[in-house]
Amino acid sequence: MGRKRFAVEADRGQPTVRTVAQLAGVSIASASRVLNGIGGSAELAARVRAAAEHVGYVPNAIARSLQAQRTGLIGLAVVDISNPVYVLMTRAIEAEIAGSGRQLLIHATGAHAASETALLRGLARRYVDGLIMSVLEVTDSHVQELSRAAVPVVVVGQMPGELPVDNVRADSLSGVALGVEHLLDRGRTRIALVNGSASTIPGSDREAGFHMTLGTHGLRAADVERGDFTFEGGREATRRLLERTRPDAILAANDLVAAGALHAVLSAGLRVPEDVAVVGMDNTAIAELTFPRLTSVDLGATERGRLAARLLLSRLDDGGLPARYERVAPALVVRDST
Amino acid sequence: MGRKRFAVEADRGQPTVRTVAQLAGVSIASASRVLNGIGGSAELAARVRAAAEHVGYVPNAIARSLQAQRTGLIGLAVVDISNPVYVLMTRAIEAEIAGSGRQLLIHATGAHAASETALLRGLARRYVDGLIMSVLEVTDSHVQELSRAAVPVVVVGQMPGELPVDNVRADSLSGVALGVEHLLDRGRTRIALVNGSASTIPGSDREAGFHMTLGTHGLRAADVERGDFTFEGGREATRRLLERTRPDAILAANDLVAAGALHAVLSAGLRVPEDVAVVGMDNTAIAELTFPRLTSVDLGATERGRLAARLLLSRLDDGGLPARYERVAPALVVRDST
DNA sequence: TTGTATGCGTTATCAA
DNA sequence: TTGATAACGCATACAA
Repeated sequence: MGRKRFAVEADRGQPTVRTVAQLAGVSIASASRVLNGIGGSAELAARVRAAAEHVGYVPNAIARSLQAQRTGLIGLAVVDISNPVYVLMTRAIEAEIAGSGRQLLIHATGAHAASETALLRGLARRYVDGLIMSVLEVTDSHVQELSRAAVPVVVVGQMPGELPVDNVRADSLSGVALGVEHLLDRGRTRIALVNGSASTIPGSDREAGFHMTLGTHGLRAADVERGDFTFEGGREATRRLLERTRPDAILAANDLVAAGALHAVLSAGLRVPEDVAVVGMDNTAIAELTFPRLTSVDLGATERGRLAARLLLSRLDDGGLPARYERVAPALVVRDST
Repeated sequence: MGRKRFAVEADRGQPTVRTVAQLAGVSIASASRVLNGIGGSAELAARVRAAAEHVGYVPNAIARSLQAQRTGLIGLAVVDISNPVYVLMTRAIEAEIAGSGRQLLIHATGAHAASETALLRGLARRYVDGLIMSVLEVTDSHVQELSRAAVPVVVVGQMPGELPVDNVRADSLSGVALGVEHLLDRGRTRIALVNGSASTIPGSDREAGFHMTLGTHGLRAADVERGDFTFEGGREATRRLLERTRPDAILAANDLVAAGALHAVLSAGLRVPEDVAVVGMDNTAIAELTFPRLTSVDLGATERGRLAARLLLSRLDDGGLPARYERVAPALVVRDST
């Protein structure tokens, strides 16, 4: 390759401690010390600082990280960047991380397991000191990569089995129960579920919780329709559902789906909440934004983010901790759609 | 053989190429070559691979980056993670970046100039090969940091003066004109502007374009109210506006603000679009999500993202390129709110 | 093909 | 206090 070319371009290249040291007429050790604010006589320090300023010295973080064996960076791998629930989680994580003097980097994986495992293999090769992964479903390849990850990982979401990995999860079942019981309180009896994909863990949990809660009250589901966890998915699923059923309430898998359901219901000329009540989940900004505003089950995204960050930070301090599992309780936020 | 010896050496810290080489009984150079898929006899390669597998070798990306003088990472600094317009931009950038075999890392700066310059000083110290910055307003400290950034930076958004930095910007003035003229076509004459902060460049541009376009058609603004660029800001600003004016159309600074305006208008018992037409800007997912759906001026967020990524990638190939300035044309997307 | 030795930029460890 | 030198883990000219 071009070592020679490198030398030629050296003028253009970024200045290093070596550059600064030579200009100041001191050793690189002294230059480094001054630049890090430790030691150095006043006169020498002044010379070094002047030299650094003169050449526009900027420390090379990569080299520093190699030496320090840490980067001061925390990674956050998030599935669906378009779902506002991750905004809540990110804000909470960011706040917690910032307090530790580290920086947060977000990586959108795009819901493909391949992309996520690639991230685990790639990013977690010590570019970051730790990783928070928010996943839809943990696959075998996830597990395999997690077990050999070079840095601590905290998983936000359900995991299969008892992996020795810090984990924070929502309580979908209780959340769904909260939503259903609120609708029952409002006198609704023909309650339908508009779910996301039932093949995901959140999806199957919601569906199980839905049937379970209704069963507890001696009722049956008015209907169930599935799409994905997006606005369009919710709207189309609700359209299909309305073609065959006329429920008096709809529980949606999340706020995006609920917004889609709302759209379909209103487009069908029905009134919300008079004809059909709608309940969302996640209590995101979307819930405030629709008209009428959405009653939504808060699954604790903010709290999950805060906990995940704390788990990671504590593990960075002490890698010998046992794996911890946290479950966050849901809460109902009543607005205008019920 | 000497397995015990190697096992003893292996169990302290993560395995390195040295660990693998010793276990395979080859030089670290040979191990490195095999691990990178270049050269090596079949027999030697097999031994190295087996050793790597056995110790669970994971290459240290930091060390590799230091040697290679590149990380393969592109940074994206985004102001407001809760504004869906950045989802559009991020997706476009991500797609373009992925094609170059690099990874995209997002950093939320939180609209504070201090945080952004800290990012420039910190992150751009070579943790990333290049940086795309989407800013609300470029300050002097931005300029200063930009000029000494260690890696190429592309700025998305308006910049003061003619900095030697690649830049992609929207055409707010034309965009506002598009929106206003659409409302005029719909027969509206009492048009109000619900703006974000007028002290930001996008804000002042929108306001200037608004008055200019109306003036061109011999009209005057029905009213102007300002908040910030959020949903709540839009809703509250519109409430204040409706207390003193009764416009027949509202142009909002972006889709979030438009959703807020929609909320305020509907809450006041007015019909949209019959009584008041509403136009948003950015053409984000929000525009599909409200009821009625929002007519919105597409300021080309996707195209801006794509262009920004291309500018950056081309500069990574050839750092000697002159600074380029791109301006993306707006387009109107008509939906149900007009 | 394989091994040796060097450098990437930094900080830490020693002597002086 | 200061300076020479050794790592950190990797990749690669160069020699064998």
